[in-house]
Amino acid sequence: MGGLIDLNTTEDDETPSSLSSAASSSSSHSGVVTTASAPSSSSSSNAVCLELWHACAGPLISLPKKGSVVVYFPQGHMEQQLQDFSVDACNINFPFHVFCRVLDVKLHADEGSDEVYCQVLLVPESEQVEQKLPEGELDADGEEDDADAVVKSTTPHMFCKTLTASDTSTHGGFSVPRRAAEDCFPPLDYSQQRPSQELVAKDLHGLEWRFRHIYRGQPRRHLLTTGWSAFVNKKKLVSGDAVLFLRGEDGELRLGIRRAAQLKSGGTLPVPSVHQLNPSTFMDVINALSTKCAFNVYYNPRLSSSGFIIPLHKFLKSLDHSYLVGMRFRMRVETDETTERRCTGVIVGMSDVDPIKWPGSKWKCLVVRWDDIEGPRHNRVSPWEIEPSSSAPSSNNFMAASFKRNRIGLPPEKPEFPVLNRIGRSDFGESLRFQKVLQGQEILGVNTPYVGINAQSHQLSESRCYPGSNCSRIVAAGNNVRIPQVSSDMSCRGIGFSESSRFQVLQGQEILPSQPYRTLSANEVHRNGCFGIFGGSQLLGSRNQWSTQMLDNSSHMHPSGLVSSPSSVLMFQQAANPLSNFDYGNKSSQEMERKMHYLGSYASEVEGRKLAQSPSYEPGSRGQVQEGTNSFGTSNFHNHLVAASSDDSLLPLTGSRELVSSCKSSCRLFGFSLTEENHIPHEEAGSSTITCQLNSGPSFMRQVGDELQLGHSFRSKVAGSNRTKGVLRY
Amino acid sequence: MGGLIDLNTTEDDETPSSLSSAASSSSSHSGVVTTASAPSSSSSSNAVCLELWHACAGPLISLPKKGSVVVYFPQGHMEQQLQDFSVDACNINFPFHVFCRVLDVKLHADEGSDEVYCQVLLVPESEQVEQKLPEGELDADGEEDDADAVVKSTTPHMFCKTLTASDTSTHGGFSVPRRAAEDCFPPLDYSQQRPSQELVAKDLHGLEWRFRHIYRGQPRRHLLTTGWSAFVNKKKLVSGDAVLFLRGEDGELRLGIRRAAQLKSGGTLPVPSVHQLNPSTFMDVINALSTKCAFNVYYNPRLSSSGFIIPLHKFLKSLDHSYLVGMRFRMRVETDETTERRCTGVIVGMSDVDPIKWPGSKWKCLVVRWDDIEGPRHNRVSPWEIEPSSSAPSSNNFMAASFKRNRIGLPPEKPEFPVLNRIGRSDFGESLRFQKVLQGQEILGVNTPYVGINAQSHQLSESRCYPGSNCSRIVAAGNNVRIPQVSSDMSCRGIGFSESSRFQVLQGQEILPSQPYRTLSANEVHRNGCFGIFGGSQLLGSRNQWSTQMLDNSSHMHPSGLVSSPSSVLMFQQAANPLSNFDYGNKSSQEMERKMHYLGSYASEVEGRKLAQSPSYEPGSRGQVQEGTNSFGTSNFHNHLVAASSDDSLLPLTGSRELVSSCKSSCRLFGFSLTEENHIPHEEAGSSTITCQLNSGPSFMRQVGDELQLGHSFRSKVAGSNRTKGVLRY
DNA sequence: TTGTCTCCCTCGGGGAGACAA
DNA sequence: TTGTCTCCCCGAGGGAGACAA
Repeated sequence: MGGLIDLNTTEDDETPSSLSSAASSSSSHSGVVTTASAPSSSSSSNAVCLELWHACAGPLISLPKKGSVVVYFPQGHMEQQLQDFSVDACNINFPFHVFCRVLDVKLHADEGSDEVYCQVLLVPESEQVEQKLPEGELDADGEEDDADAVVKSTTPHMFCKTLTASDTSTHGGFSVPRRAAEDCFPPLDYSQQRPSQELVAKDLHGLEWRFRHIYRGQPRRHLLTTGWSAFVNKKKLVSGDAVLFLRGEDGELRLGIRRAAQLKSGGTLPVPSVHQLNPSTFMDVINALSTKCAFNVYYNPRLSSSGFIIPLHKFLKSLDHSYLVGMRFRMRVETDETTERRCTGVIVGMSDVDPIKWPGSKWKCLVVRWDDIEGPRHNRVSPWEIEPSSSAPSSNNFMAASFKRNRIGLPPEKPEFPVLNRIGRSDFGESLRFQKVLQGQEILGVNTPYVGINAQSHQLSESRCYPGSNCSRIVAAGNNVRIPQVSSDMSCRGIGFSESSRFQVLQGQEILPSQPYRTLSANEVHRNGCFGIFGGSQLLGSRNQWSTQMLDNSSHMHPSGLVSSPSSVLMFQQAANPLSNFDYGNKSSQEMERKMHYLGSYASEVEGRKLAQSPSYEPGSRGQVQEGTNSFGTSNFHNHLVAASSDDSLLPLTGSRELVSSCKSSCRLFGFSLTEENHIPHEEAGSSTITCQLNSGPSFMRQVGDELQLGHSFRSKVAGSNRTKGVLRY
Repeated sequence: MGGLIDLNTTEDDETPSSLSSAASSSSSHSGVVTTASAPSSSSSSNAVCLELWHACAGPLISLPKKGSVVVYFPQGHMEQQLQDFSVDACNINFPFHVFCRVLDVKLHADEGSDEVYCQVLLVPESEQVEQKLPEGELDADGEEDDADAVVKSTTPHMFCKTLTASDTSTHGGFSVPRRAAEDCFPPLDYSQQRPSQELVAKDLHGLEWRFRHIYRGQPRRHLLTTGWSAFVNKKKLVSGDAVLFLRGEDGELRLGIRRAAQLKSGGTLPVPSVHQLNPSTFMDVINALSTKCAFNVYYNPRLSSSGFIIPLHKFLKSLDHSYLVGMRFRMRVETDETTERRCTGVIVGMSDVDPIKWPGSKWKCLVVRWDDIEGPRHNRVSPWEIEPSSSAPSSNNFMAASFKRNRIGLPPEKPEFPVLNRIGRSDFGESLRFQKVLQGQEILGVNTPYVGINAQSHQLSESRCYPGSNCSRIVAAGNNVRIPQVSSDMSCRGIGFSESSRFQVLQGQEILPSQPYRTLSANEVHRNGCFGIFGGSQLLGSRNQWSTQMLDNSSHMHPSGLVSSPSSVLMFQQAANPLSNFDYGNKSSQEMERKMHYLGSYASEVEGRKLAQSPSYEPGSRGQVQEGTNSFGTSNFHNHLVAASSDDSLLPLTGSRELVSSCKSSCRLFGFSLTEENHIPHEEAGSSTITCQLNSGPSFMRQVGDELQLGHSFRSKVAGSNRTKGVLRY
């Protein structure tokens, strides 16, 4: 047998014997980083080996690409890291999702647990995201991202073994699978009686661990003996956890851990406690969102089975689909063996995860039942997590329809009516690009699953949708769409549509099968309503003819007599006719009143805090708050909502209303003049920062809020697939 | 040998075997608390056994008595717990010391280290502390406080042993001193071959520890064997640490730890990190001081060799003495064996610990040299920590004089001149009580050691003291004395007085021995100036004759020609003649200007933050800040300072000055009307909440600030003496 | 091929008296 | 009286092949 190797001391209370040389960043060791795209902060001790990190993170992580646009879900963030914080306490209406640009991604590993997590520096996107994207970027986003490619291209010799009871027992060491040993470890001199060598492997933190690698036993096998139990003890490994050896191209051995999926509750934190969200930091996030400042988000891509940061394309893709009760779907899940597996299931309900705090959010709004009992533990998914099966939905009383966005279904034809278009492009040569975008808009009043869902539970007794019923949410889609949103208090009602719903039929092509029926031209909606035409005073000043056009048009477009569009257009009418009398229901108006008050509070909190520091917020002074920061558009929405209602029951808004009605000469709300014509944005639609200032009823707003920011429907590959293709698993 | 006892498991990674029954507060265990004055929050798990706590805390702790008045030193607090925080960053002038009422005292022990610490709930005293104190309270304060008495009266059988190498070795147990075992442990059946029993002792947290107590060996001795090493490991005891056994009257055994005096640097924190001061909490403290709200202070009475909370009497007593370079003193220190010892030394210098952040503070201003090489490590003490020896100071070029306050030296004679006394008492029947207080005032311009000290280094070239030289500090003595204070930038100059100093002779009776010379009648000063007569508009409106009286009087009172009083009175003159031209030195005035600006900043920060939330703070709007919160009196001081100076070089104060001079009708500064006569307090001096609004030069102010709150000179016993008298030590 | 078992051996450390300060 | 030492013994656990899945 070879010379006795210098192994770890038996004193297992010590750090690895090589601690002195390995305390800092991995990149500080020569020849360690094998990929060019190592984390940027090489000076930080938190920087970890990129490929090792990815190997530990597993195949299903969704690591946003630097520079890409993602969708950030504050609700999911809170849910994972801030369970016990009451969002109600702060009277703030959070956006459901925010489009953000990824400024930076840093990979970390928790010092204590070796759990990988990442730090994503996000900055809210202030412009219309899709239009800003260079041609093709969206498609590129759909591709495997570059980091993955790098990892894949350099995928080293690597293996991952889930620890057995013997591996973690106090007696004996770690049994190395033969192929793994041969693949990853330096070859032994098999001529010897008991060939052995010392292995040195660095963990995520760069700490070196030394093991005696011996080939012995009858039959022969590879074992790690001395040093192994120290590692197990130090890392607190138990059987079921997995270790991961990785040999870089330089021959450097690296060593990672994938802990067994600990039951989330009571388990380790998703991120180290220092980076755990707390009310204060969450307020900072909210603050950053409102001021469009960059903010850091930490999360564990492994534990976050439903990441709250998802690629834009994934989100947009989810908008392509209708998600209906009874619909079958597939979803990729990480199994215990860390191999990816496809689970299938059926949507059995749709409801708010948190009807109190986040009414109307899409976050995990789908209640699902898995086909396999071994399926994921959770029975809630977000739409973007699943892929609807092409098969017909399981038998229902009602046929669930999948209203696919149709790339070719919408010829870039001329609008059927002249559009008072002061902002939108008139260049129809750009229709192809437009169409892409408009395919999202196309859903307006038509293709929103949530409309259908909501309709199930909305207790409407007449053909009008009561706008005040639950009109409170502001949706900041890319910080650009500013709209109230229905806060649905529905719960899962199982399968079956209420007869009062007038949206159901609109939900799929199965009912209007393969008929690219002339829906409300998304182009028109887009260019007229959603990209700036209703800016500021125009809404108040000039009564444009748009609403009636919409009404007529959509009525026309739905010859089936389905009332979704009329309902939507009704809202539009309210919006465009802000001073028209609208018949508020009693209870509804009261609630609306309250919620509109919230809007004011929110605006004052966010903006006032940052800009004016004015503790007492008077409606009449709102206009003096600095311009250009109406990130969530509360101001304009507020404006219009106020303007839209002549109902005197809106007492808390009296000030605002008076403002609107009386301060005609110089009143401003959050920097937007209510009276000056020249403040109407004249930019073209694509770059307008004031978009979709429509005011309408909740149902419509719901639609707009959720669906306005639609991209074209590409079939993106799911991020992160095949990431650990080179990993042998045992 | 008796039945085998059920000892701890060998698994020393476990908590004590009785963990289940001992997780919470000690008072939740039946019959544990033996004293009536157990910590109030018995529900808190932090409540610990009072006597055990005291035993662990050692003999020299200074635990403030609930309800008593103490002096709180923010500087000391920061120094101990917030070393790395730059106080400069916040542009705040902290008070050097604040008189506070102790609302509550809670005893705690750190979960991790068992280190004792206490939580003191303080509320700044808003009134003239001494006058508020009931007759005799000060004396009572000087007595051993009640808690001590309780502990003493119930002092149980107790012993404390410093652990030897054998005690902490892995081989064998703990050798119990014979007397200790016989005194504290239940008797053994010595008829047996190897008598043994199981001992159960609760630690500070109420956790039970089980030990096998055996009497064996040749010669026989008492040993703790099984269970002992688990305890050592769990508590991370090393030889040098001490354990402490205590048998209560109910026979309950308790077990405490006194760790070896860890070198403060790099050692454990003085309090658990959760209670460690941080910039934020320190700002909370400052905030509480300014708003007179109660605030919690945590400190370790063992580690705090120089406590930043000291009893009032101790502080006042320190004012009785003059502390001069060369003076010998004694100080009680806790030796390694935790027995108290008296160290002697000599004052070798006086200088600011931190001339940048805390210029002029008394905190550890004395640089000392210890007689014994084994003396305390630190070479700085605060005046109140030491007792000047009665012996003459060691040989100097100059004789250091101790100007003892003379209880009987000041007959309560009638003032020599009619006093414009609208507030002060005219009842000279109360002179005795007055005299007590006035003995503090007596020091005005005469007996302030710091004046003498400062004078050593003040480079005065003419007989006038430049008020701008270092006039910046606000001293909040009991939150009531509002005065600037000389911030001395002197450093230790060794022994010897500058010839330019005109204070030196005033420093002691040795030079003017036993001559109760007619100093400025403190009564007069008191009743005229210091207890409210200069409130608000009076200063501005009516040019009172006080200043000249003072000048004349003090000149007259010091026939020796010593210029201290003239100097002081000079300041007075500036104050009382606010519009008179004063000859500012160039550099001095600039510095004064800057510092006065700080005063403004401070006022605006503290008050503005709390009340107005106004980010931009305009001088002209200061008056609108809410009334009644001028805790540190910055406003009035500021006022008067402004009013006192007609020098146009005070540019930053232009606004205020204009305010003062022009807004005669309704201007207020921090709630104090500058113009309305009826806002002058008419209460009698003793209860006035607005005291000493004199404006004067820095030297005088310094005196007033440091010395105004003087009580009579009693000889108080040092708190906490003999606390562990009943403890056997080995 | 590799998970588990059992055997063997080492070593740390608890417990005892010896011995000496 | 008590601190330290050495001896003894036990149990944890590392390391080996046996054996079987």
